[in-house]
Amino acid sequence: MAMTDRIYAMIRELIESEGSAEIARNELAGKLGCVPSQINYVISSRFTPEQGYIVESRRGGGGYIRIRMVDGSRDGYRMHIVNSIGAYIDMNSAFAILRNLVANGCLTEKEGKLILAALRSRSVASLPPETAGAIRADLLKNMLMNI
Amino acid sequence: MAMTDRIYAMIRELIESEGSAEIARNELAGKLGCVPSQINYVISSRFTPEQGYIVESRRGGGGYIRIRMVDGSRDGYRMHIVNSIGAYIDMNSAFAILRNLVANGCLTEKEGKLILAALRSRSVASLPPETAGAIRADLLKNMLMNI
DNA sequence: TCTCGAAAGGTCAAAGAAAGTCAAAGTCAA
DNA sequence: TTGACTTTGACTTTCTTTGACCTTTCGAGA
Repeated sequence: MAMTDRIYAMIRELIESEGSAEIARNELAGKLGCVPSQINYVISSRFTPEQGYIVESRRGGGGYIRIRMVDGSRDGYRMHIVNSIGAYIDMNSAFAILRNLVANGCLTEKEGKLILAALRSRSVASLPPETAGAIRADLLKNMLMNI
Repeated sequence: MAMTDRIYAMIRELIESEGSAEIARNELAGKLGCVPSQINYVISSRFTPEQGYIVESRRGGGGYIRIRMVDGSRDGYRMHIVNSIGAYIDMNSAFAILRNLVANGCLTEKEGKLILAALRSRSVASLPPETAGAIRADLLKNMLMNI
C-alpha cells in the first residue's frame, strides 16, 4: 500500500469516527513517516470540493488542517448536478441549471439569485471567454457544493 | 489550542455574557499565563473594526481595555459594507466581512457559506493575486447587492 | 499648583512554529 | 517508452510568541 493510501485511510477514518478530521500536518507526517508536504498532496488529490470535502487550515503556532465532508446525503440530486458540470460552462447553461435546481426545491429562490449574481459579475464576464467559462464552472460547483 | 485562541475565547465569552468585555491587560495576561502584549496581538488581529468591534482603552493606574461589538442595522449596514469594499479584497478581509454580516443577522449562515464558497474557489485563488483580489471584490459586491 | 514616580497600556521587531508551493526525481503499469 | 501518479525537499508565507522599550495617567508630596 502506497504511503498516499495510508494517509488517505487515516484521514478517512478520522472523518468517519469524528465527523471531521483535524490534524496537525507535521505531527501526522511524523506519525506516518512521510514528508509533511505529502499530506498536502493527498489532500489536494483526494479531498477536493468535487469529491465533497471542505478543507480549512491555519499556519503558525497551533496550526492545523481541518477536513470535513459536506453533508451530501440529503441532497444527492444536487451532487449529481455538480458532477455533471464540466470544466467550462456558459451563462445560459448555468442559468438553466439554477432554474432547475430552484424548481426542484434544491435551492431557495434567494440562493439561486445569489449564485446568479456571482456568475454574472462583470469581472468574470470581462475575462477571456475560456477563462470566464472555467471560472463560472468552478464557482458554480463550489457554491452548490458548499451550500 | 494556541494561546491566541484561548485569549480570543475568553474575550468573546465576556462579550457574550456581559455585552462587552472590560479587561485589565496585565491581570488577564497573568491569569492566562501569557505575556501582556499578546493580548494586544489578539485584539489587533481578531477584534478589529473591520470585524465589527470597537476597542477603547486607558493607561495608567486603573487602566483598562474595553471591547464592544457594533451592531449594524441590517440593510443599511450591509450597503455600507458593500460601499466600503474597494477594488480589491483579500480572503481574510472578505471572510471577516462575511462573518460579521452573519453575526449581525444581515446574512443567514447559509448565505454566508454560499458566498464564501464562491470567493474561495480554486479558479479564483489560482489567478494572479491582483486579478484574484479584483474578482473577489467584484463577486462579493455583486452578491451582497443582489441578495 | 507642580513635579515626579509608579502603574498601566502601546509598539515594534526578532525569533519560532506551522502550513503551503513547486518542481525535480522516482515508480509503475499499459 | 510514455504518462500518470508518488515521493522528496528546498524555499515561501502566514500566524504566534516574546521581550525590550515607549507613552499616558494618576496620585502623592513639595
